[in-house]
Amino acid sequence: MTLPEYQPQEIEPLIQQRWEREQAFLADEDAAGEKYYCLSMLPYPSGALHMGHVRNYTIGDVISRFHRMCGRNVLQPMGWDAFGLPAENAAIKNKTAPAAWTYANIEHMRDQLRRLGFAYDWTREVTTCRPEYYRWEQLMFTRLMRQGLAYRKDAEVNWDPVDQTVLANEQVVDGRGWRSGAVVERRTIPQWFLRITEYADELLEGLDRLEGWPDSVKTMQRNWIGRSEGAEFRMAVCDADGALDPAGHEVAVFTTRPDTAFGMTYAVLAPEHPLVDRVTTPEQAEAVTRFVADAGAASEADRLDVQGGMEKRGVFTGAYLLNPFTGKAVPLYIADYVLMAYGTGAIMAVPGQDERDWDFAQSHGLPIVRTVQPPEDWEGGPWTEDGPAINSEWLNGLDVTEAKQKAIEWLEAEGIGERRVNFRLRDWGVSRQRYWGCPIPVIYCPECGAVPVPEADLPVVLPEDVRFMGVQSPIKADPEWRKTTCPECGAAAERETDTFDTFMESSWYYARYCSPDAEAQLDERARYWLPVDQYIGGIEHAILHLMYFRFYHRLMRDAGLVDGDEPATNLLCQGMVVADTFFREDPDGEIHWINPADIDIERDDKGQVSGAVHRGDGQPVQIGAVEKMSKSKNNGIDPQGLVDRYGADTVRLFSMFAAPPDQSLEWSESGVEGASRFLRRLWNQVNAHAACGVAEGLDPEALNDQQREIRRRVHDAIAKVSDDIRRRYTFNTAIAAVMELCNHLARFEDSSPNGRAVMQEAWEAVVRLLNPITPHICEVLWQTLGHQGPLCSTSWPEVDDAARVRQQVTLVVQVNGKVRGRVEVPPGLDEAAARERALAEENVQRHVDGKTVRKVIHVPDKLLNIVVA
RNA sequence: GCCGGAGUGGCGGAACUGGUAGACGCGCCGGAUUCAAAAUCCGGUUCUGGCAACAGAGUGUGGGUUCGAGUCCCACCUCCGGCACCA
Repeated sequence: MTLPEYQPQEIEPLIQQRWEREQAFLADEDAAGEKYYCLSMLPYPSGALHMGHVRNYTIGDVISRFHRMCGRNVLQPMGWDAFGLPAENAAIKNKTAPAAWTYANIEHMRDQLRRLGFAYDWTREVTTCRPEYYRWEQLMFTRLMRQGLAYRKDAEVNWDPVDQTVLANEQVVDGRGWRSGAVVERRTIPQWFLRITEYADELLEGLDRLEGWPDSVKTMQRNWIGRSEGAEFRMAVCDADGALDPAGHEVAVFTTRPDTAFGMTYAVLAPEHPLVDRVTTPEQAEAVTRFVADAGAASEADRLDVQGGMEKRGVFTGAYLLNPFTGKAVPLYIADYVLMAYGTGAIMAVPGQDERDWDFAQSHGLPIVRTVQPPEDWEGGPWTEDGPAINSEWLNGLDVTEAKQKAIEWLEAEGIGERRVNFRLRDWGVSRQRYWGCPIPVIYCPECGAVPVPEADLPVVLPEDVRFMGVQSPIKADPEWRKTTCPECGAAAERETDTFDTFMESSWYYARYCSPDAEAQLDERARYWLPVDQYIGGIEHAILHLMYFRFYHRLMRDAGLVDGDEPATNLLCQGMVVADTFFREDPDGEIHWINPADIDIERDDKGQVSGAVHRGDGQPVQIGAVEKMSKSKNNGIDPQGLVDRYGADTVRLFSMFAAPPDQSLEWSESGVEGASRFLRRLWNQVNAHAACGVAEGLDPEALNDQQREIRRRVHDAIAKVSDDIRRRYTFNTAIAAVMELCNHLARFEDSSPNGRAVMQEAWEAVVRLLNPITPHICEVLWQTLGHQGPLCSTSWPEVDDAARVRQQVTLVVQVNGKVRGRVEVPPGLDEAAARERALAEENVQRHVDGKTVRKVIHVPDKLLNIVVA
């Protein structure tokens, strides 16, 4: 008799068609069971799926399918983060419109996702560049304008001279644009901002309650928000002798160390500080003007060169400030180590207690006064830790915390300052000078100013059928598009031609999936599904996306659209997908990267890698480091090719097996082959079993030892896999447990009715345990095992605790902590009996013989340690 | 510099609560099958010594706690990620 061969290319599309025909994964608010919302971060439609997508979406699919089998009412949607810069770049290159390019990519990538067998409810698909999606974002923005949570201000922005756009601080990496790599310039442009700082405290405190989020993400967010407590106080401008400035100017400073104020020996303004021109003396005017001009012209990259180093550039203004604590005048400097954007843009400088001030004081010959006593063995330099206050009159002797408190109380009593909390977090600049984004729904009227577009006139539709020639946005280039009338006074007016940061769309898509067709931003269905029970995505979004996501949820909460403070209770950040790199170096030093798919590895007879050759010419190549898959290192592997060769189940199995989800995943061709081999063996074994007919009538009471042993292993595996998926998210160990079980099943030969019934139960368990990971082959094998209904809605196997009870356990016997033997004993054996059995072992006897037993440690059913001397 | 995370066979990784280190997979070695190869199946595979039984060593380094440490404590080294003049 010949058994069918495993042919994934044939069965996988058939099974996918069946799921579609039966609409197996539609989410229904009225369905039975506890709701479970499992969400993977939506992709940017760049053209084709990469391995990172495959990994991300396989994790989500495994979790979704598992919870569905456990009886939960699961929502797993998918959509497209469709606005963004790459579409414009591709449009220029290919002479198409960004919209057409984007939609074509979506079509292709949707097909790729279908081919991987992900259990999405496609009826809820969201495409963020569609007016029916972004109109609600526009509506929300107009509401925020009216509430003052969206505002416009002239702001110095990061200008990317290549992409011709403003970048968020977060989009600047080491002074360069995160996409173009161009050195970023500084420009002043009117911009729209969302007042995320209004929520800074709440966003910070909320982290403490996010138990299901990784600590790394919470830490990064805490640092990003950067809350610091201290005081703000004002100092009068004066001359060297303390005579007050006739104009009455004051400088406000923020400090976290008001306890050190007696040690202030100078003060500093940021170069952009508005008081610079007013307080500078005529003698210093020229030097100050030159310094400010230099600082302003210095690019971010130039500033980075000096950052952190000893050299701190600055210039004396000629003016002094009156230190209210001492009543003495201190010189006022301008230096670019003080940032206008943080605090008040001015500081009191205490070189004795601050490293930066110490460096500046050293290079400018300024006095240093210690106000905290360093330890005796302190070798010098600024002391920034705790200690008793010194040289500080009425603060002397107090520790830092007490002294801070007392200093603030004094400032408040004097009416010159107050307690103050400062955040590093800045308001979110949402304006982009790009075309391919959601139009900002604002009209500028010469009379009425910036007016939000009325709800009835929304959406402001972005024209998609445009000629896109270059970096200039078509809606900026077209004078007609912007012409309109003022909604308030009817006068001729102009539209805003900037568009939103694309983080706006990805900040609320998770909620729209709940109400994809609502004639409002959201409806009651969002209250049913939210919060997201499991969110999955890359760690690269730890700060930006996930901060805006949490912020926007609160905006929607305050608009009465959703309940709860947080959008997602559990977060899983998957690791990178990495691969070997291979290269050749030209005689002139140029490096050519060669794709791993074109490489053959050579090994010595111990299995160690000894070299690599190019498959094309058979000549050796150099082996580089293991790195994140990227175009620049040419070490990316196209998942489509893998699916074509091995099938979706193999790709899914390998990507879940090779590493735990939060660690980096090293791609390996032979590892993929191993996954494929396992599935083929599984297929053959189940078919061989089923070829003799479906076995029934398992009688657990009538089993022999071998049969009982197999049943025990089956139920141990069910327990382990359930726990690994539900609680630990260690899909790799879940798979290993199933493989181990299959190895035992392969060795079990028993054609008796009971033996076959045990095997029937075992294979049914295996097929259900693997279903979340490799759903296609499992659907087919489920039928092979005699079942009609779809496996995807079959229940998860239950553990039979009685089957897990052991007749014998292995007791490890140690002598002085070293393993000297193992004995098979009945469970629950007491210490005396265990000791007797242990000492009966020859090898144990040998190590105990002639020595005195000092102590015996007995861990029942596990270990017996005999301590001798 | 600060804040996270990680260092375990030839490789990816396992060991969840202090209790058998190396599960599972890859690779490699040997065997079966084959005219031969691929595929498949069976066996072996941390290192050292030994025919073997077994013994010794072993989880980045150095110390410590413990009957017992990959796991806990102290000091340090290396790698990865994030932030970086934030007063």
